[in-house]
Amino acid sequence: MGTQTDAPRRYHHGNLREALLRRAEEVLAESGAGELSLRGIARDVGVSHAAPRRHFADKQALLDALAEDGFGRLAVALDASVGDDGRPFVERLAAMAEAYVGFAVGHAALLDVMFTGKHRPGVDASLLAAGARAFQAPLALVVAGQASGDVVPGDVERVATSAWAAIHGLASMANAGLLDAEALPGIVADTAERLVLGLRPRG
Amino acid sequence: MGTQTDAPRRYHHGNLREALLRRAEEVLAESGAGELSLRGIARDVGVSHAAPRRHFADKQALLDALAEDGFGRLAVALDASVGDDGRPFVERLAAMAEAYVGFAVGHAALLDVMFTGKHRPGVDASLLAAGARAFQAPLALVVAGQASGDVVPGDVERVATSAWAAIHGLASMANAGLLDAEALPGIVADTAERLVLGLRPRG
DNA sequence: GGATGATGTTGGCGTTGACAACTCTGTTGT
DNA sequence: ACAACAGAGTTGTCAACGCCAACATCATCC
Repeated sequence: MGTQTDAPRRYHHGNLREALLRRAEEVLAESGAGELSLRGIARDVGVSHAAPRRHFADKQALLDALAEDGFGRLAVALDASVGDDGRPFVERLAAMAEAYVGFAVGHAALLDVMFTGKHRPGVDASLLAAGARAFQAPLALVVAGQASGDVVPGDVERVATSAWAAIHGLASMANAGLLDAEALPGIVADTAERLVLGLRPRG
Repeated sequence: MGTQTDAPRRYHHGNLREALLRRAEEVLAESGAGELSLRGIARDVGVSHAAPRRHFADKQALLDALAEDGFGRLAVALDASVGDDGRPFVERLAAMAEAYVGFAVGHAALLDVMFTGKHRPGVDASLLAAGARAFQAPLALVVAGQASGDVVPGDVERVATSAWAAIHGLASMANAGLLDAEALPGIVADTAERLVLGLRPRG
């Protein structure tokens, strides 16, 4: 269903860009990326089919904007989840894993948009930055873990990547419908636990 | 570029279904799923735009067929990689992880097709079966690991899922361009190694 | 050797993304 | 005050696509 108000249609919408993004994300959440059409959201917002072009050069530009926004919100969610430094490493990692997977299943289609075509030639720099920013959270967690002796020393980026892949994999598989939604929380907890064991310094 | 031969165009192609699938996969590999169009591959194969309809009810049906085929080849690759029971668990897991990630980066767009919409209502049963069949390999590996005492006991499916998510996550991230292609082999090896530690029975 | 069903073909409908040319409107400079 | 301007939206058009219906061709089996 559309979202346009019956308000007196002014010629200038006033905040079309934001309105389009909002509606686009609704469509994404309701019907998936396949159903998203520029003309469709233009209709829903109550504007002509060519109006979006003023704000997004092409469809991909809109998707990129959605992705960037998504990474921003993901970063916030991850930062919020991990809590302060005082908590034990195990707990912090479990909390962050839960937050990540939670975001993923809560915004399945958006996650797809976020993770497809980042390597596309000529991606917007701000999108890449937003992605990097989101991945700062797990990175910081690994740094803290190394400092507290909970994580094997070594190249932080590498350790963090390897570790976070486990969580991302869970998210990705859940997203694809391969994981029983009901069993998911338990599996996430299990994975986090085993991750801690795998990351522990030897000896 | 098209692929049609200049052979004497017979009215009946003879093996159109296979030809379409082959060409579709080429397009997938060369240009990604976004560029794949039924009319396009029909052209390339040298057949009218409506001919594919005789073999695939709609575009999704063709994608499903591609996915099913992909799962089949993935299963073969995984089965081949792990080697016989005699090899140490660590080696077998590392080999399989490498094979999985190798397949993923070697068929990035195909992997996307394989893992999107499996939970779509009304998916073909044979596609689901093919997917399950591919995931039989890691499952069997976990079973063997439990038998040899390398893997913590417990619900096989659950342990295997949690473990394989780590590998799938790597594949997914590499696929999305988040992992340096050059550093990838090392990261895969690292991850496999830490996975073994995490899976090891306690005590 | 003619009916029949599988396989391709032509033609067409509705939708989409992209583009060009035009119009409306708020601002700015004089 | 008001003309010029630039930003924002509009209409109109095009090529491509997915899907569908109606028709054509061919191979096979009584």
